[in-house]
Amino acid sequence: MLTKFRISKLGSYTLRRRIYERRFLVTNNAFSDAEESPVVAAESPELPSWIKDFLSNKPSSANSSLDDEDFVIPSLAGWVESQKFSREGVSTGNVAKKPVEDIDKVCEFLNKKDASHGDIVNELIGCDVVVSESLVLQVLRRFSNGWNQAYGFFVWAKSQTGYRHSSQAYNAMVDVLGKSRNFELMWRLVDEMKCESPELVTLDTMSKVMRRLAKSGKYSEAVDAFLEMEKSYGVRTDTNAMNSLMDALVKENSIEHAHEVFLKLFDSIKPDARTFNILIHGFCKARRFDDARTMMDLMKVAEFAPDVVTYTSFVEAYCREGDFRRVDEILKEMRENGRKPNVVTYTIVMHSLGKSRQVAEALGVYEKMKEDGCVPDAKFYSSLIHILSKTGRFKDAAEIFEDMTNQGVARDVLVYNTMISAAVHHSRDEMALRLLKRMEEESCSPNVETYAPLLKMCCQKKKMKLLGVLLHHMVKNDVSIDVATYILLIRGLCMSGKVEEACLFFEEAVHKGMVPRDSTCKLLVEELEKKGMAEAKLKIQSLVQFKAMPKSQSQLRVS
DNA sequence: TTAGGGTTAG
Repeated sequence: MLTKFRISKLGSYTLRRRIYERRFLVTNNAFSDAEESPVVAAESPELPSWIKDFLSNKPSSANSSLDDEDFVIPSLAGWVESQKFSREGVSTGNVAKKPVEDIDKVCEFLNKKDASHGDIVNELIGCDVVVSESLVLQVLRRFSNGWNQAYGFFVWAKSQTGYRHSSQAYNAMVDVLGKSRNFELMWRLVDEMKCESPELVTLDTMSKVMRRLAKSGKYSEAVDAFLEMEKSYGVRTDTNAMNSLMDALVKENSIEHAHEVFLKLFDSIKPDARTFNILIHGFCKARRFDDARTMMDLMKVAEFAPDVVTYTSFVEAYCREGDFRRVDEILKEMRENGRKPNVVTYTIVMHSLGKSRQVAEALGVYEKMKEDGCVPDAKFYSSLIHILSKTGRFKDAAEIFEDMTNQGVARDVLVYNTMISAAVHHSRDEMALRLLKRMEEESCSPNVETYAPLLKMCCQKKKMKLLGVLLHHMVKNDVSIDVATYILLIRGLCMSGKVEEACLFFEEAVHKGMVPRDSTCKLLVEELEKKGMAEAKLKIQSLVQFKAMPKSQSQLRVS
C-alpha cells in the first residue's frame, strides 16, 4: 500500500542523491506523505490520458479538453509511484538539442558531489563525451545558477582536443560568473579571452560585464569597465557602446550614474535619439519628471525629435502614479506632434487601468486600439489575460488565450506563464499542467517563471511527487533553479510543515553559492526550533555562517 | 535590453 513513499523514488533528481549520499536529516519517515490521499493513489490506476502523455512524452491525445477539471491531482502521485517513474519519463523530446545521452552523462558528473570546480575538472576526465559548442551552451544554460559546476565543465571542455570555445560560449560563461557575483574570476576569464584571441572580446562580452556589475550595485565599476574597454580589450567606445552602458545603469536603478556618464562623455561621444530616450526613461522611472522634461528639451536642441518611445516613457510614469489625467495630456501632446501611440503605449495604459481596477476603461483601451488599426501582439495579450484573470474573469481570459492564434499572434513564453499563473490562481491545477505540456507541443521553451506558480502550488498543497516531477521537468528543459525559486520552495515547504524538505533545498542553495534572504533563514530556523529539531537547526545555522563569509569561501573554491 | 509582465506574505 502506498501509505508512505519516499521522494527518493522519484529518480534522478538531486534529492535522491542528497538523501542517500549525504544522509542529511534522514529518518525513515522524513518524507512521509500521508496527506497525499493514499487511498486515491492506490485505487486510481486510470489517469486522464493527458497526464500519461505528459509523463511519457507521447504526443498528446486529441481528447484533451480544457474544461475537464474533475481530476484530482493526488492520483498523479500514486500513478507516478506505481509506474516507477524514471528520468526518461519526462524528457522533452526537443530534437534541436544535443542527444539526451551526452548532456545527461555530463550532468551525472557535475552532480556527483559538492566539489570545487577544480575537483569537477578532475572528475570529468573520466567522462567520454565529445564536446561541441551546442553542448557547452546547453550545460551553461542548465547550470546558469551553479557557477561552480558550469565553470568546472567549461575548463574541462577547453582542454578537450579538437575543441575551442566560441565567443558565444565565453560570453555565456562570463555571464554566469557575473550572475553569481564572481567578479574576480569573471575578469580573469575576460583576460583569458583576450589572450586566446583578441577578437573574442566584443561589445557583447562587455555589455554582459557592465550589466552584471550594475546589477550588483557596482555602478562605478561598470562605468570604469566601459572607459577602459577600448584600451584593454580593443572594444570601441562608440555611441552604441555608451548606450549599452547607460541602459545597464538605468535598468539597474542608477539614473544618477547614467546622467553623469552622459555629461562626462558629451563632448567625446555623440549621443543619439536612443541615448536621450534611455535617460528620459531613467528619469521617469525615478519619478523625476522635471529632469525628464529637461532632457526632452535637450533632445530637441540636439535635433532629435521626441518619438513614440520618448512619450511612452512619460505615459508609463504617469500611469504608475495613477495620474490618468496626465496620461491623457501626454497622449494629446503626442498626437499634436504627429506621433501615434503604438501597441506598447496601449499595453501600458490598459495594464495600468486594469491594475487600478478600472476594468471597463481598460477594455475600452483595447477597443480604441483596434479602432486605431493598431495590432495587438503577444505581450499585449499577456497583459489582457492577466487583467481578466485578476478580476475574476478567468473564462474570458482562457478564451482570449485560445483565440489569439486565430488573430495571427503566436503564444510565447510570457503568455503561457501568465495563463499558467492564472490557472493556478483559480485552482485549475490540472489545466495549468496541461498548459505546461502544450508549451512543448508549440515548441515554446519554459523558463524559471513558468514553473514558479506550479511549484508554489505543490508546496501549498503538499504535492511532493508532483513537485519532483516538475523539478525534473525543469532540468530536462535546461531551466536552472535560481535563488528566487529556492526561496519560494524553502518558504513554501516551511509553511506546509515540510521542514525536512525545506532543509534539503536550503542546503542545496547554499552549496550552489546562493544566499537565501535573512528572513528565509530565520523562518527555517524558527520552524526547526518549533519542531524540536535541534541537530538540524545547528546544521542550518552553521550553513548560514558559512555563507556569511562568501569571500573566503569563493577564494577557497577559486584556488 | 530604447518604451510594455509579476508573485514576497503578513
